[in-house]
Amino acid sequence: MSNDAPLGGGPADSVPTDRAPTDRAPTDRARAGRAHARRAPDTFVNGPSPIAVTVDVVLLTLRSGQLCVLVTQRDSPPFQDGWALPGGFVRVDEDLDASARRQLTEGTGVAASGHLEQLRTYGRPDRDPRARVVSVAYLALLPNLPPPPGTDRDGPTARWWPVEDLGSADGPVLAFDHPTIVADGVERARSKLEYTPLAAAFCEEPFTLAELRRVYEAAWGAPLDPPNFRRKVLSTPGFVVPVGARAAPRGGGRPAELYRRGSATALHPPLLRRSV
Amino acid sequence: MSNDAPLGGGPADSVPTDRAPTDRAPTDRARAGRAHARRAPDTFVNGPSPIAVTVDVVLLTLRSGQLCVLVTQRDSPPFQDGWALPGGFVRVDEDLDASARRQLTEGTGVAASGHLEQLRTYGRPDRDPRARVVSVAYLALLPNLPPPPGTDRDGPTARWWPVEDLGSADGPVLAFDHPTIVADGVERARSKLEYTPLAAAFCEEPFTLAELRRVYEAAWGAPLDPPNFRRKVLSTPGFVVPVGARAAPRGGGRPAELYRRGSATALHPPLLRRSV
DNA sequence: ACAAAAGTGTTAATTGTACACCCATGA
DNA sequence: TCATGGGTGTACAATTAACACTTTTGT
Repeated sequence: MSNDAPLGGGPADSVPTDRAPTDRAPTDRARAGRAHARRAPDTFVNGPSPIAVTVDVVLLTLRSGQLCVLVTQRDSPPFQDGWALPGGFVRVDEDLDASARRQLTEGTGVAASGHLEQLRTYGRPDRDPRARVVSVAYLALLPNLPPPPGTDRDGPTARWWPVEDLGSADGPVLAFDHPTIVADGVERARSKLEYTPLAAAFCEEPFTLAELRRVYEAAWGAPLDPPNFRRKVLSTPGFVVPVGARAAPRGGGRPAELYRRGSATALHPPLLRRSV
Repeated sequence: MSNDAPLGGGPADSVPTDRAPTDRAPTDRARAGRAHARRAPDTFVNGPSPIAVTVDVVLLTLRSGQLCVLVTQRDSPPFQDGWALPGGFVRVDEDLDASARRQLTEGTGVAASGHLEQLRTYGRPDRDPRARVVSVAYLALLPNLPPPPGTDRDGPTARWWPVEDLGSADGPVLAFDHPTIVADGVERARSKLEYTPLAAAFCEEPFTLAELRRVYEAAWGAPLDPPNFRRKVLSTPGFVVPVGARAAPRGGGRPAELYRRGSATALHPPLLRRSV
């Protein structure tokens, strides 16, 4: 550290002490308002501006063949009764990745395991009507979770929503710029299936190749040829490794071989969806 | 964010007023220190923490067949006399993208035209020894600029540095976590060449296919077969559009046809580098 | 005429696609 | 033994890669 740039003079107790972003606490009263009144004048041109930093998480999973996103219900304005991504303020000594895992665990009870990657940062000045908030969005991928998280709490309700329903009339009303964030997250997941072994993050280990294939089919909305898919996956070193056992047969059909995630981080060549 | 939660009541002037991580302004005086003294205790658990938000820009261009990054010299600690990416604080009413363009123009005199995209956000708590600073990094691509920007100023000096030299002993000492940011930016550029028409962002319009090909060769460090490259580019709709003229012949060889950037945003199928 | 760079043609190898067919299990 | 899904084989199409060859310029 150094003296170069003197940190501001304000004492610690003069900084904002307001409530969390994922405020669903009953004490959440509206003190917010007047965000613009707090916005910095030109005196901040050469120094830091009062901008809050939050993390929002797009958690995707596969539920009965559908790609679903986890959202929590809001209980206060703005967007009261609407749905929002799990998220909240970043603590001053907390790494961004760690904050994302914490938001998931604290806000929804979802285990913080599984794939987590930074998605993108959203910072339009008007994205939150109350204040200037910059949000670092994360993308999390998990296998289907036995209990739909959060539904048994009396606090804010969490639920899975199929991503297909997001634009439609019977879909949820997403708060803030969360429609954009979710859309970006879904598109990131879809395209990363092409050139990374990420599809396995949706599968509980050990998994069959059919389960892995259904991830692609759900994400891309198109069927894949099972024989060709099998060859493709097995010919990519480190995509999956055989576990040496077979799945328990269920309801007819030959039992499938079991695999777990391999060590590969990229697919060469990629497994391209036939789009354009 | 997005999540609700009234932002705290702290007055604007109580937030940090420290300098940016990339601070190189002459008015950069030392007013303080003790960053940790301001770090939030548990009282901030549910509210916004005093975190500064900055933007750093990885500006890449092609100079005499080498991929180069723009860096500016620091004139104060930490990392005094080291090199840093152009960047600075985000203003409270300023969009992140707009801030990135401003940092480029103000800090280095580089025209804010050309390709600009968000790269990733860096927020390790210890990335700046003076205070908690979260930096949204951007990636900018420009054609070779006639004047090496910033070399004639008496303020901080800016210069291009070949990305090949970055790890070596005769390369620059990059401040903060800027080595990581530059590496991520270069890798992003290299991989986006594969599946987007982004290479054209490095070319002054109108350009020849040979110039476009040299972008790939410089970025990937391997020669490409000119006939096959030509067919590939021309068979991708919207990658480039012919201008209907020929370049002025220079020093032997048939004059090349001229093209400009097309409207395509993706390459189907991609133009893969033969790696692995 | 020669060198150099642009551009065209052709072929072999590789990869992707479609689909017929066999295997193992439950009913 | 039939239905169902897993797994293998194979032929054809599409794409890529390698390189010979022609065109157009400067010297």
